[in-house]
Amino acid sequence: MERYNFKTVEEKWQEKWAKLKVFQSKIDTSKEKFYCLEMFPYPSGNIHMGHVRNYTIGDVLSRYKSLQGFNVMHPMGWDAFGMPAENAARENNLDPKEWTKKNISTMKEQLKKLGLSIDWDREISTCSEEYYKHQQLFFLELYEKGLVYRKENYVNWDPIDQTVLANEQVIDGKGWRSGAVVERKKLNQWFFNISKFSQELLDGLDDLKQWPNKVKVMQKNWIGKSFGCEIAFKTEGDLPVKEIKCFTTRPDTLFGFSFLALSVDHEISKYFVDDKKFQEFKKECSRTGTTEEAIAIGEKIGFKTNLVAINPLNPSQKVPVFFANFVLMDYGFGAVFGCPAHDQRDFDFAKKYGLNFKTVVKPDNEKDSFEVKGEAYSGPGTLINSEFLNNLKVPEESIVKTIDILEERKIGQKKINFRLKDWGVSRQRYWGCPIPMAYDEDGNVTTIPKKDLPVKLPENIDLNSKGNPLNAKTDWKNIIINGKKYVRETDTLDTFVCSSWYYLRFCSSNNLDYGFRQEEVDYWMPVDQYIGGIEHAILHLLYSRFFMKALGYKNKKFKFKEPFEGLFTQGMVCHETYKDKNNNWLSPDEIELIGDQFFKKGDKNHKVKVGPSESMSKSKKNVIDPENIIKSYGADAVRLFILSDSPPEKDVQWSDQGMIASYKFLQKLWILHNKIKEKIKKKNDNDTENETLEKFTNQMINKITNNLEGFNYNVIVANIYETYNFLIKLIEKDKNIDIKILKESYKKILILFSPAIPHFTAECLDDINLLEKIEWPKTDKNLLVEDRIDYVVQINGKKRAILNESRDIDQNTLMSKIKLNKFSEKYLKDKSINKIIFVKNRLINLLINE
RNA sequence: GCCCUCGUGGUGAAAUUGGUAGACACAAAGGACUUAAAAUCCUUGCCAUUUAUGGAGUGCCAGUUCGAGUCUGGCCGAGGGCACCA
Repeated sequence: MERYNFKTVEEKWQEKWAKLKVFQSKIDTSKEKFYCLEMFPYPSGNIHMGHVRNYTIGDVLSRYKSLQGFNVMHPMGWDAFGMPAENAARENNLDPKEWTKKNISTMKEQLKKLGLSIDWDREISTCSEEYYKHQQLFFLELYEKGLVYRKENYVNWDPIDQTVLANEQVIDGKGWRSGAVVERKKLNQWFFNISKFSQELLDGLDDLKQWPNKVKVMQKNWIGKSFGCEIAFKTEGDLPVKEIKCFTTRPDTLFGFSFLALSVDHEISKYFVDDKKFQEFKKECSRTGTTEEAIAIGEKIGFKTNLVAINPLNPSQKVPVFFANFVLMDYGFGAVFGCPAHDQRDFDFAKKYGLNFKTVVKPDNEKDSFEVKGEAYSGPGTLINSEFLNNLKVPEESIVKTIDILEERKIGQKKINFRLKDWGVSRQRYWGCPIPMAYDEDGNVTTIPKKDLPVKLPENIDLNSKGNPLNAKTDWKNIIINGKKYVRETDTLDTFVCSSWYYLRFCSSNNLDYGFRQEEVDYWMPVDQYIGGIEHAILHLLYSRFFMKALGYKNKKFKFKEPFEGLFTQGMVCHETYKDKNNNWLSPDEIELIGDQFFKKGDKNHKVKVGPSESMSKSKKNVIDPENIIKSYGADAVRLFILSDSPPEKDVQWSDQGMIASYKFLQKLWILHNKIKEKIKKKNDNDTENETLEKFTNQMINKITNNLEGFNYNVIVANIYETYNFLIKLIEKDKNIDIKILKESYKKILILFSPAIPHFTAECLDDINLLEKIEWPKTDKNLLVEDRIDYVVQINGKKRAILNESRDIDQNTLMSKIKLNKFSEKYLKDKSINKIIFVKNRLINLLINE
């Protein structure tokens, strides 16, 4: 017997699968379809362990589903536009297109070596004209539907990447990619009207039964629906301002009104353009507004105007109007009414500026004379000091009743507000999808005629020009449409636009005329299982949901409402971090273990500091290169390890020992295979044992099938080990096994293993000529029934013995067996049994007096 | 501050959904084979006197139940999301 040679075996099967186009998917209406999709990678150069985990999980599922008889589509593509290409190209004086192309071909080879069951015929790349020409058409389609518009707005400006960022791309006030503190800038931008779908996007979440709750909660919070009321406050003062509108969720606290606060960008600020003090204040706000510390401390500052606002429920009360740094322009009306007693922010502000306020809500356990001190009270209770509103229950009665009164008196109006803002899609970058728009000499917008699409990205670009390189490309920029001079839009689309519809493109990837063909989408969509990282919980997953709705808007094109029926978010791959004595990061192969202490490789005096295990990242150097690992241990071993240690939704620790163990296990499994092969060759004799194997196999079918259905992939690996432990003992026993049953059972077992270790199992099946008619085995319910049961005998709830008896025996029979057993002498002698709890085929609990 | 999730051996984790806690693996210790090492195989796993046998035991405290890792309430701790959203 030869050692198991993963290299030749894996290459052989990968070639075979490719040649026979085993994973090619075609519409077949006689079969139930299954669309399995993993988030497509950005072609950065090499695959990383995160990809290995993501794509292994998807591959296990795809293979399992096709063995079950589903018509599986499992495609792969490239999220190929984006900044890294542009940066890399600038640094190395390359063409972003060539750089991207090269990376794609490297990564494709690496993915192929994992033995993934991917239909490569459907491969797409978002940077190809073939792809983005359809995207430009969709852009125009949405424009015609009124879902795309251009406006001048404050935007998040990333000073390092020199581009605008969407709200979703700003994390802790910093750019998601560059980490630079984001600045506010006023620019003309293209927007997708995602907020039009706020309610729909919120409602749709309820239908997503196979999504993790966590993601749904995150999206729900991000959409941020709140129920309240808009109130118009009459104003008096030296400005031509008659009233100011505010949005509030707490109109019931109106009698606690103490001041009115405006955003510095509120339209009233136009009267202060020449006011130096106001301009200074505004500067101060934008400075403190963005830094993390400022937000954490939350210091409130204000600028008092000469206006006063009148309480609509109590016209004799007039309060000052301020500009304040904590009021956001893009939520509600950019103006709030301040009620310090019941809102902490308002409380802080009132305290700082010494404003008077009244307590209007009393907690239920407090006296009528209750007064807010020290901090605001925002909990439930009863309204006080509020004239005709007094005694209303807060919040169940108070809010609705107050709104009714305000509506009746035409002071206010019921209103629902969303936190979700429109999606700014303009990016001042070269390497992205051109926006098919142009401007005439007066700045009027026009669309590029559809016949002139795609608007191709120009080549030979000077990437070293300042700002957007497309802006400098005058021969591309200046065009003539219908004899009239125009200038092209030089911004490109946010790359999240590309990934918002790629799942549709896969249904028709080879169709040149359409982005997707209706009947193909009708067959394949929605994606049955989408698998990817939790980091896209809001960004990509929300945008994709929006895009689907936007495309279907006003023409009931789609039979389904949501693009991703099932979502699975896998955890990250982590590794310990290492630092040398100068606090520089070290990679795992720059260190060595001597005794129980890590040292810098080749330097026994240089101790290495071991840090916590963190998600693998280049910056911390705690990465393990999948290509090397596959080379050393083979794809099946890597797959087995990456599945084994933790549930797929949790983070997993990379462990060299664990990796080696998986590799060794396959060697052992190969030895076992050869022993079984020998057995199969022999003839049957009389002394055969078959029932145990048959039953065990059947139990495993049941276990592994259930674990696959529940995404308990780590348990499947345990099941594989369990099966090995069982088989090796069985085979090494001298007893002969019925050859027919051994063959049948072993074939089933190999099929059960195959989603995880496909090359190995294909080789084994082929080796014993059982590669024909491969399908997922079914559990035989009759075989699951055991004849003998381990009955747990408890005395006063404590386990005292286990009796192995026949199944379905009744309480009395079991009791008689118990009395014969030696332990009853010890526990039951001279004791009376007060009560017996008998659970059929499981346990018996005897309650006695101690 | 608000919201969500999770606390099980030295470690990663299982547990048929209320019924034998720790499957499976990693690490460690002891042993076998070996001149030796590696590899391989076996055993152990917290406390009590050694195989046997007891006892404690799933973050802490109560509760429901014949029986709780699992259900209920409170507390403590960890991780994640949002963060002046009125």
